[in-house]
Amino acid sequence: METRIKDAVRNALLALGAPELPFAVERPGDHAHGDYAVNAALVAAKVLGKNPKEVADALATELTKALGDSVTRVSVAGPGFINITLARSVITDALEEAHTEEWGKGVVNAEKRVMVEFTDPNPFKEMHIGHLMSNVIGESVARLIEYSGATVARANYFGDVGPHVAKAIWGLKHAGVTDPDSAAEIGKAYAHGSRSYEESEKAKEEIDALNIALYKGEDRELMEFWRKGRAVSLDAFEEVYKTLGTKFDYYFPESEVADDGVRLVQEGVEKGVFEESQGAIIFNGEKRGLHTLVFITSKGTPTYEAKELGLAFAKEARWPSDVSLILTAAEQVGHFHVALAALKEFAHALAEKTAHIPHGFLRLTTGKMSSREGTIVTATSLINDMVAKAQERAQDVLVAEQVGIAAIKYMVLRQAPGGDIIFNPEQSLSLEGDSGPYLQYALVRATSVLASAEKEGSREDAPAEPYLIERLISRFPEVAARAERERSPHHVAQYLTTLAGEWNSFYAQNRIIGGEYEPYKLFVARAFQNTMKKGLWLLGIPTPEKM
RNA sequence: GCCGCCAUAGUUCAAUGGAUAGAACAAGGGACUCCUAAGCCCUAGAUGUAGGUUCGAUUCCUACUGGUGGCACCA
Repeated sequence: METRIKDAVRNALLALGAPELPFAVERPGDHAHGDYAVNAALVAAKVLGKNPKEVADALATELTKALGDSVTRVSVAGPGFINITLARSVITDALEEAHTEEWGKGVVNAEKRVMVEFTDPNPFKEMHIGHLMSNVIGESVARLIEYSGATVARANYFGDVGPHVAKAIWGLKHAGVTDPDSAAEIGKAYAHGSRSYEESEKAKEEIDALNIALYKGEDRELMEFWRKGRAVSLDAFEEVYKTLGTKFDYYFPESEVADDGVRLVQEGVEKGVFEESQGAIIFNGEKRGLHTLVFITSKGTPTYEAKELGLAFAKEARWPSDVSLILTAAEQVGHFHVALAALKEFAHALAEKTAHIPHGFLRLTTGKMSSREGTIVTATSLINDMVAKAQERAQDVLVAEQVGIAAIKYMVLRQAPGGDIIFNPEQSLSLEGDSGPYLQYALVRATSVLASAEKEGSREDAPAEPYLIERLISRFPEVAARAERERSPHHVAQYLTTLAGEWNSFYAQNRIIGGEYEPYKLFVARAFQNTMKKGLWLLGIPTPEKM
């Protein structure tokens, strides 16, 4: 419909002698303004040297002719907006579509293969709420892209080598652990090792030596210990993914891309991309207005940046893609600029299709989180707390888990992904108002009504004036498309909250079963139910049957 | 010091350069003998400061103030 209106406006402008103008067809915030608003008259007025109102009147006449039966009203309002109200039948048609499995699905990316990397927790450290945030946003972005028709692969990159591992292993050995069997124990050992690294010269030397030994991989006993610890951490991560509803297609351990990273950097030195400085190999970013960063340390170990290069190639080898997205916290923005600039020097196409999507931090009102100081909030503890809170009102454990997860995910997805979330455990994880459970509750009510109805829904015998909820439902495909385009799930979250609010109003003001227009209201309820289900799926929020 | 991001109601967040700046929480008030009250209805309350561009600026530009992140061997 939007396309039809755009075409009609374009033709009308042509008729008025003002072609090729950048106008907008938008959804007005106020429903009194109709279903669509066009600002073309305001834009064209200047070019034509006429009063915007006159231009609007002329355009409105043209549009009325062009759109015919599909609109009931085309009017001029305000400074020269043209408001368009759709015909009853067009709205009903949209609702019928809203009953289908394909509702809201797009085709814009039908031929594309997109890899999305997210979560990225490091074994030997605990998964904290920062990783949780990455997972929640990443999963939703992946689903949005899938919904736009693309084939998506979810990737998880994790640091199973590097100084933090040496610190954790050193800590475990110092605590006399021979057989690590809990992620929490390893996390504590990491905190101890990390503190010692800064406080004790001796510990620092031992940890550095361990780090190099781990890269070499020649000490069999050490490697066996490393493998055990790694497995314990990774198993714990899988538990969390399962709870959250993410299934990764590909895993990229740093240990498997590190060697390639080193090789690539060494080749790059010959090509003049990298240079030696103070025993290390660096990328001189200053020439390009970026930072200069170390890619290979003076001890010969690759840094994060070098591994990033190896990773890019590894991904391409495992699953060739058209677009490769990487979600991480915003603190890494500078590093990605440098890493991608370096990659561009010798793998132009690969660098071009790779994009870094930064997200903000979960910021505690109680002070900064530090794994070194043991003040981190783990993903597991947050989930457990929230589920326990939901349990107070829930009918069973399964529902409590679904509600708890919804509360957490919604808290993350309700706002634009780039910004920090000010996390106050008391207030942020609300079960009421602007919250995940609010959406679930609206859905459950619709499900409940549909289950207890004895009649079938029908599109026949509709009231002449569509209910507000109908107009909202019809917008869903546009919302999903915009959220995908901007890679911002919050558009879906905002929309669903408005939709749920309108449904709740409708529910409070109308008797559905046994009321006037019962079959049509059931038809509306079914469309709402399906839209809410699809929308919640896009956010990765579970859909309970009852609450 | 240099570079980036941010600043909207008491609080936490929205608003492709457009119409009366939307929600939620907190505050105050209300309805309900009816399909789930994690709900509904009503009231009050906001664009950091100073300029600029524009028919029109929360949105774009400049400066300032405040916050936050990054800046060579962590990831």
